[in-house]
Amino acid sequence: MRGVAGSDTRRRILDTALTAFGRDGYAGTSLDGLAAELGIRKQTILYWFPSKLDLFEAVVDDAAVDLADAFDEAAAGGLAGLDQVQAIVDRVFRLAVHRPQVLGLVREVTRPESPTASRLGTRIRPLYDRARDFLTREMEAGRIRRSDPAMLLLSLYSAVVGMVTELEVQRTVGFEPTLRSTVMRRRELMRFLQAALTPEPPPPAAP
Amino acid sequence: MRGVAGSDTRRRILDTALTAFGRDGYAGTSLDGLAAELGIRKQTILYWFPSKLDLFEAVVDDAAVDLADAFDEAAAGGLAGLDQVQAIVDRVFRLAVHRPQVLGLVREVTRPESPTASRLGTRIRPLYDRARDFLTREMEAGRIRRSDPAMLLLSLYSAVVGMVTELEVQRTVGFEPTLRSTVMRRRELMRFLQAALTPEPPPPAAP
DNA sequence: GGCAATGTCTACCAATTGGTAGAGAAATTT
DNA sequence: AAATTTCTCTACCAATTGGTAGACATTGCC
Repeated sequence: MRGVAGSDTRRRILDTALTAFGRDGYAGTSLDGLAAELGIRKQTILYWFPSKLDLFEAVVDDAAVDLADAFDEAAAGGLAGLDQVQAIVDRVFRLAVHRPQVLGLVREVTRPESPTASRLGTRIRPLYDRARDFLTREMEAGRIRRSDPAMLLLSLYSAVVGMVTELEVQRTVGFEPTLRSTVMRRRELMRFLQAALTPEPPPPAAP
Repeated sequence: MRGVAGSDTRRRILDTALTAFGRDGYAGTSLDGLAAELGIRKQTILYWFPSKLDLFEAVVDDAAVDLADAFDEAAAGGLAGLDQVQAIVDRVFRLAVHRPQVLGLVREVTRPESPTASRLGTRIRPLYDRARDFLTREMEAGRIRRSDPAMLLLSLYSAVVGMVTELEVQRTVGFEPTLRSTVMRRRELMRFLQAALTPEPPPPAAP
């Protein structure tokens, strides 16, 4: 069959490309390989997206929407302090479990030499700013341990991405992570965050 | 001049390749580009390392030695608990500031689809095991908050790598990070770790 | 039925990729 | 000084890369 299907082709390309870019990186992904994975020709990809870079940017934009939605949903509860942070982490964690590809792409995109330095600015930056502003406010309200918000945010981000990457690695090595292990991981992460965010701990015990 | 210099060529290739692989990834690094950066021909690289993959593995092995040295040096003090953790983080941080390339490579190597799944096993794994065993011991001794050691280690790793990546990003964007900002970042990181590792915090204050 | 728009394909192409073969200069050994 | 080893180079090569040109099939409109 030829020239048949509607433009769900575009969607399929975006989805498969998301996975491929996140898994193999921008340079490591070839249009021919991508096309083969989709059972189409490379030229069909180039019909929908004028160039490889255009495709990549479209994929990033697409994933950014997912992330923003996750944030919005978690923020809709109107929580504050540690509870809000946990709600967001929880939501991102769920996204990461259901669509780990998205986090893989984030990893690729945040590489210093990523071909999307600019896209990162316009698409991810707003999320970053929102999160940082939130932390700043909560610190001023005394609901979160006072420290450099940008730094803290980075630590949170790293912890979550690291955790999810670990799930991916597990999967790659061959263990399909069980529901139980995933739940435990999330709980550990939460405990870690709680410890790091709760204001005014006691002075460390000297041995 | 031809066929002159001793095999410091090999060293130069390793150093430049470390930077390139960490910056652009395995797929994103070409032997021709690497050679151009070094002012030599690609064939000279292939004389010292039979293939691109061989070069990559040699680079990984090389970097693993640096990391192991950093660990050893930090562990030589014979500290315990939080102090030991801080000493290690401090040492790794210093390595990261002086040779950020090493951490860039770690980032590339820990990607699930990295061409070094095996090398990761044989070279990085021992460091990972050592660190995890240490954490387990300290937890049992009650000097560190009790939790899943593997998970905690991952969080620590993520926090440090994330922090260093941030330094790299800053540098890429154009600000050369000042000594002052670097010191502050390290202090923030330490505070974060302390908060997360100190045993028995008070119950979180309910608003 | 005619016809333009849409979507997928075949056929190429120049540039780049990792890698081979082997010439030739310098240093070392004999 | 002759021979050999060490090192870097020039000259290629087949495969793959992202991308162009245009044929051709299908759909929907008239």
